[in-house]
Amino acid sequence: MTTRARQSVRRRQVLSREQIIASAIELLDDGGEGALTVRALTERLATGTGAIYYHVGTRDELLDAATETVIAAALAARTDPASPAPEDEIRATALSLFGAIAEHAWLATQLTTQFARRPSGPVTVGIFERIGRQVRALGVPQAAWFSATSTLVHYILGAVSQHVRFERDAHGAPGDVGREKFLGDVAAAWQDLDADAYPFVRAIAGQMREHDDREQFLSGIALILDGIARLR
Amino acid sequence: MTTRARQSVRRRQVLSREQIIASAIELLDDGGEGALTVRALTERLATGTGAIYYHVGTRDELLDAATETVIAAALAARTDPASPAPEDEIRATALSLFGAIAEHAWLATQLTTQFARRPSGPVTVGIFERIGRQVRALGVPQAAWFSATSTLVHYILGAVSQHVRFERDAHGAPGDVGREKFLGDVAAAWQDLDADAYPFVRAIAGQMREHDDREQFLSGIALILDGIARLR
DNA sequence: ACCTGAACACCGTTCAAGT
DNA sequence: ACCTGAACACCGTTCAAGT
Repeated sequence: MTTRARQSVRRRQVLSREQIIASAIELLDDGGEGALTVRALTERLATGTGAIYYHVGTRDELLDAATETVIAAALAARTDPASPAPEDEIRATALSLFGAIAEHAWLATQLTTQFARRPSGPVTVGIFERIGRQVRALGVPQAAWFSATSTLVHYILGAVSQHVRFERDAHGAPGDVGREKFLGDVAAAWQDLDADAYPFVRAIAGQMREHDDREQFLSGIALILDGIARLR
Repeated sequence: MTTRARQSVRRRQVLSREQIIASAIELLDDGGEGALTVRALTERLATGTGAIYYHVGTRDELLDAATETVIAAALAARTDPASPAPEDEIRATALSLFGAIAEHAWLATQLTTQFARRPSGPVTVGIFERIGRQVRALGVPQAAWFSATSTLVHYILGAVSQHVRFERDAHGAPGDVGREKFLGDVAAAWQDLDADAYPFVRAIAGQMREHDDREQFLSGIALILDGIARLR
């Protein structure tokens, strides 16, 4: 009887923090940051606005929680049992983050915000820890740990954010036509720039159209790893 | 008489696009992106909401225009008559952008957005052109122009964005006390992390507290330039 | 403890109307 | 051409009230 009473009390809680965050991520994925409104969320969850504030707090806190959830999942996916070379581990972590931002375009802006606003939060600290351990494993002298790790992390976040747009346009279009069209349009716009003012951008318009996102991302990482190797 | 008539007609235009953008930048500097509301702007300019839309368009377009104005000024400041070494020019451009984001913290998020949303806009193209010319001058083979330039640009934007928070806290506090306190708080939080889960972050907490933003920013650039030098 | 939903103080944007 | 400002359709957040 006590059990029954407890159950009926428990059954009243139909919402959980996790459920709310999951629905928020769906809204963000579908329509970007603007699509996450408290009202859209309550409608999807068939509840009232107060329930959101009871379980997670303000909209900003919900945005933080969504970011933490997605990044934690992306980092957790990289727990290789065999211990690979540090360079491979860095590349793999970078590609995990690359993939996460490609799937969740809203992360690009949100990560910038989190790094600035919450430097001791789980997102900032989680990414630093993962990359930093590999920097240490590379044999970088301790005095350069912070600097070398920061450089890698900054590059990864910056690079990955710009590639989002390309990835986004690739989605929803059959056979990558959307992506090709988008890159073609950008390349054409670059080609049409004033020849005196923008000779360099005009010169690389072709490379920009033909480039492979992941390949170029990895070549940037390779370049930085080369620089780090010289610190040893 | 015709002059007088013309003058009276002209005098009716009391607002200009430039004026609106300048006021918008002031609001953004004072209170961040949230402080730029159409109503706050019309109040400061003693006008109606319609006037904003007549001269510049929507709030998003105003945000774009503000970003373009600040970045154009930052890039224009770097027109050295003597032609310095490419490495120096890259460092100088990077520091110009560093300074611009330090003064206008809202740029951090806004630049990410612009690069993704308007890859052929003046901001994206202007930064690429400035950095790219120096990459070319470094003797990098043409096949690597786009890749090397992208790596530098991504690092600069990523790194500069994270340092904003530190710079911001330095402002308004006498004798840099705010910045030191902020860094001390972050370092303390890093130090308090779980020893098993975050050994690396705990190990670099001290370096993080002592680090000099500009120095570290430049050492990241030096690291990438080292990597680029090996492409030659 | 958990949730509802009306109410409040804001938003961005439009557009008929004025000069 | 340039500008006004009421009106509209939204926001995020709070909080008394319910169970």
